[in-house]
Amino acid sequence: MAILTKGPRGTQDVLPSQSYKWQYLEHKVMEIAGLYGFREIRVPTFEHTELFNRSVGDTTDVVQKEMYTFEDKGGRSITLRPEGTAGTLRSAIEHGLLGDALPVKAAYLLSAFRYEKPQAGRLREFHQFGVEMLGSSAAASDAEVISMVFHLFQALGIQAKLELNSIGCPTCRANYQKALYEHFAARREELCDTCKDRLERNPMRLLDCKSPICQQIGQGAPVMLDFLCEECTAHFAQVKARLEAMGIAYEINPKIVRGLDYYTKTVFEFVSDKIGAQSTICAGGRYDGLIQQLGGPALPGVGFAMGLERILMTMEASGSPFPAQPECMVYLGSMGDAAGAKAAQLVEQLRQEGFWAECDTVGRSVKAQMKYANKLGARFSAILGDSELESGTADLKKMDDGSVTQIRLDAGPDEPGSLVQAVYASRLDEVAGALAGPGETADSKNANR
RNA sequence: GUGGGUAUAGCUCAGUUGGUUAGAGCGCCAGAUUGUGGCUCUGGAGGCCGUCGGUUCGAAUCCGACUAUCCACCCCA
Repeated sequence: MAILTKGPRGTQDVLPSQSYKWQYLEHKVMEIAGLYGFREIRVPTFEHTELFNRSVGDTTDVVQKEMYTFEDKGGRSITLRPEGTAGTLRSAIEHGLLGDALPVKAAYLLSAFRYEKPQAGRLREFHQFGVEMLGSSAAASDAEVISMVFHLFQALGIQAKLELNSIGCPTCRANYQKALYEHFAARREELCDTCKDRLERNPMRLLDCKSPICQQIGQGAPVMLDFLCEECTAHFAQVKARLEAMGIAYEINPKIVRGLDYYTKTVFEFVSDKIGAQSTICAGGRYDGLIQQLGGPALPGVGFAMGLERILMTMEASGSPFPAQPECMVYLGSMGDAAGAKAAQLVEQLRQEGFWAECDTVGRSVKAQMKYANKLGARFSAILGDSELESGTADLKKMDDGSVTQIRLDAGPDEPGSLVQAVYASRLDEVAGALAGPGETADSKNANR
């Protein structure tokens, strides 16, 4: 029984009272992406498992233990996407987008799936907004992508620290890993158990270990930035110079080692201090070998993804402004069948004009209907009954001050005295009032929440 | 996968050292002039006290296991 009335572990419902926040966020990120020339791409929820093995990387935790993989009825191995880059690149290659003018810029909003143990800011189904810029190796592209995140966060009222690093190209990284290996191997026996394993598989992860011994051993460890080849050094310097020119503050964090294998050169994270341990709200970087690795042309790329749940958590913790929730304009109550039909007809006229309007559909008492109107936050209400039908008029009550305007029930929407015209007239008054006085606007009210 | 906390009404939570019919606030429904909301008052619905087992004359309360959830590690967005 309980299994029917409880969502699976690590999933989250967005309830009607909260969904406006998601709508706002989703709209905002795509709008700003558009200003930077990123156009939306929509890719499937599942892909061939092999795509993720090849791109995300066989040795990563994501591939090794977190993927939702299953065999479909045709015997294919299918995986629910654990991230958005792989599918986006696959799609770009498959449809020949990379034969067009470069760079190709694509943005996505999607759900992703990882079998992890849920905690604050970590879900099994989560949502990402991300961007990929394909076909440019220039540092200016890295900087542009980062600056987009920067400006997006400004627009959302989010404060986050930008941390930057370069993990080099495969050549310089190999040299670095060798040096790192030698450094740690000298004191191999003192390392914690997981790090003994890491030493063989991916020495760079050792730098991240929280164990005091490993941290201590890591003190004098070689730093990636010292091992960058000439080209990678120059590239990184250009990225930094561009960011400085754009007035974007950053901090070099040599410990940023992205968990997905495809990254090269620039890697970055935006970190929030407001949402607990899972504090990375946006992460990305360059992946110059990936497109070719997936069977596409030898083109570089750079991009990022942000976790929308974490973004929303940060916004709420920061008191970021959200737009006002939509309000019901008119509640039109009724008594009796004939009046109910008339109310439904008038309410429909308002909806045709783009207003949220409601009428009674459950046959409640007038009192209950008024309570419901109040609950909805309706700006106006009226009750239609026999006497209104007889006189052809009704009182339209403004809920916040109780003032009343008479409307004509038989007037067409365009005719004076009709319900639609009365609502429009009140709208005009509001606009005039807002222009005239320095009174509180909807925006300034929300800024304080 | 590893650790720690928690589990009582739709929500937030009380529930004395184990004691018989399980509580509050909010929310919901209905009344308080036979057709008018907000404030107030009255009444009502709604709980297998997470599940299973144990201790006991007696368990929401003590013990164990399981499950869920939260937080942290790990990992990552």
